[in-house]
Amino acid sequence: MSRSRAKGRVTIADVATRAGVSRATVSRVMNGLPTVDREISERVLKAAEELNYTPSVAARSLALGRTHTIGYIVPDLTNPAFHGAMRGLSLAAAKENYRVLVADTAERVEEEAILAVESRRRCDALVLVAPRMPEEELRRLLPELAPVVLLNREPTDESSPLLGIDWASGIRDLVRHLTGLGHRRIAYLAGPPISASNAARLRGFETFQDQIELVSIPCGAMFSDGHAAAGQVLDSGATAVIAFNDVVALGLLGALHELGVEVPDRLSVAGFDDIPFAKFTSPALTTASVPQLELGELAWESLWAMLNNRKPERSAMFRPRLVARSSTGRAPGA
Amino acid sequence: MSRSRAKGRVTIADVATRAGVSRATVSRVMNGLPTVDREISERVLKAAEELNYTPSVAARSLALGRTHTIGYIVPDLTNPAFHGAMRGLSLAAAKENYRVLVADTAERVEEEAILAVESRRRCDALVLVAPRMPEEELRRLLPELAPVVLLNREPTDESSPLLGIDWASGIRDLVRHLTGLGHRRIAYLAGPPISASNAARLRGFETFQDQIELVSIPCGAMFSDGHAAAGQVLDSGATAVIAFNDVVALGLLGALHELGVEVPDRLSVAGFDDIPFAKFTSPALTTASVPQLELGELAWESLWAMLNNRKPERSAMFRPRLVARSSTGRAPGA
DNA sequence: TTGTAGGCGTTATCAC
DNA sequence: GTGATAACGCCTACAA
Repeated sequence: MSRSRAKGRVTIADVATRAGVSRATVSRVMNGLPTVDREISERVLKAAEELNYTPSVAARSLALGRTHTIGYIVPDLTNPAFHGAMRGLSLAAAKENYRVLVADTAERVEEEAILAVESRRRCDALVLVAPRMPEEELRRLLPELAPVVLLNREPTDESSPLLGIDWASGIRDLVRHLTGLGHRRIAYLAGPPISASNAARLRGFETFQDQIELVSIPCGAMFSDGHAAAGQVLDSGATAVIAFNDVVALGLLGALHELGVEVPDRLSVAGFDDIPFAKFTSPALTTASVPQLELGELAWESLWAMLNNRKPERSAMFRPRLVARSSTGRAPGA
Repeated sequence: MSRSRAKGRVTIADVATRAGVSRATVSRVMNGLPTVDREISERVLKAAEELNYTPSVAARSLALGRTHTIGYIVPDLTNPAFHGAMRGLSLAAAKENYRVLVADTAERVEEEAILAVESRRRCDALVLVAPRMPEEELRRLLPELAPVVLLNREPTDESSPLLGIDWASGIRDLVRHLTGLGHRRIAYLAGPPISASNAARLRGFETFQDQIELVSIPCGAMFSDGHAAAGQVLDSGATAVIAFNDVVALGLLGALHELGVEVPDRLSVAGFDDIPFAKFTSPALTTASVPQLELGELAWESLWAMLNNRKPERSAMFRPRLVARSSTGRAPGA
């Protein structure tokens, strides 16, 4: 005991000595291998207990070649849209005794690749959330990162499963909802130009080319962007707005409130994502709901399959669910 | 080359062979030790580059006894109040090449200890965010987890630094703000009874025993709690409400809006935390701002000090900053 | 300045 | 069933 204390760490050897067996046997017991004599097994367990032994994770990782860790790479840890998936992943992985290592790229596109590669070294697999890097770079990178699953990103090739959102479908639902309310002239608060999901959203509008007048306003992905865009929205003559995401929509909502513009009486506003806050704003935000938590859980299932050399489920595109709340209403005069 | 491929991994030995030096030398070069001949150093670097060598994190961890990982244990990963600190920690730690491992206890108090201990095995240090476990248990646990810093929790002993919020002070600022506006009867939407920070908030009210009538309403920490409490708030006869946190306040705001209660004209509402959304609600939420990002950065600094055997800065209590927005106004008839 | 060799703590492959 | 013993890949005295 004094020796193990002196060494600063109780190792499998200490347990072996105390139980009067070999390290190999201790290892077998600790891993629950059934080929160990019951009496010996108990002795080992007792010794481990008494010494307060806990296996070294680093040593196991080295011997097994597995870290039991999943990397979660995200452009901005404070973006609420990414929390659901993170929790879904974390909770699902925990059941299999896997942990999640987070990395925040702070929206610096040029560091994404570096961070991903570096993270991959410490982890058995990766979840790439809405990577901002260009298509070709991503395509080059994926094989090196595998196993990896892509979240919220446009399809690339078939090499890595992609759990995505069918943005276009969500937009179509929103537009249909609005046209149903009599809106004809609709503004779109566009996200970052480089954003693939922004392009996908725009595609959703195309279906309605002949039925609506679309006014696309360059905006962004943050509160402040939506807030700043209020003037342009009002000038556009649109009776309804679809924002790039809920956060932008809330920014807009705030600005409209300050300007005394009544929502939805004078202007209907819709977002995208259904972040937790959306239902609590006033007026409550109409939006296209994205099942983030589920996305995280599915990401885990894909990874788990790949980690066990099974084929992961094919990529899946989730269709957002329209959630009509009170921020949208009949078009004025309609 | 074919051999390293066959082995499935390029190791330091492969680089050594190719550069015609010993593994020790490669190790020295990779770690930037200055005692290496320039010419040899370049040869090694070239070989590493050509072989696309990356050191094994597991092996380093084992040899060095360091994982370069910090564990971040949090009751609920989707709670926006915890994101700021997580990002602050993650970004600050990244500068020193440390990563953050997250663990979500899903508000299960009984699993907190287990999860913390298990996490600590994989990490060099821990950040415990608002642990829900009782005082004695925490006190027993801390030595085993060290180095560790506590975030958002009542002080325990001096064994581990605690970065906390002076909740009472924040409450006092809010109350002063409200009394300044003529409010005399103030409702408090209380947080979870076991929450230490709830007790601290209550202490803040004591200062004003003689000046205000306090109506404490059992509530909770979530949207739905605030939403459900609207009736009781109205029945209480209070002209102003302070909610346990912003999330609760927003829930209340939503309900009030549905009920057609004008804020702040008929009722003033204040929150606590200053989550990013607070400034974008309508009316914008008056609150006590908690510098979460800073808290995360400071947590890192403390840990970094401890990891280098320096004394961490003493525990610090952050005083929230009153942010008066438009959800609070003069008391009706005052 | 560079190489040799032993250790970090486990697991896995053999014999016994 | 159990015990040696060699990996796993890196670091670091110590020696040269």
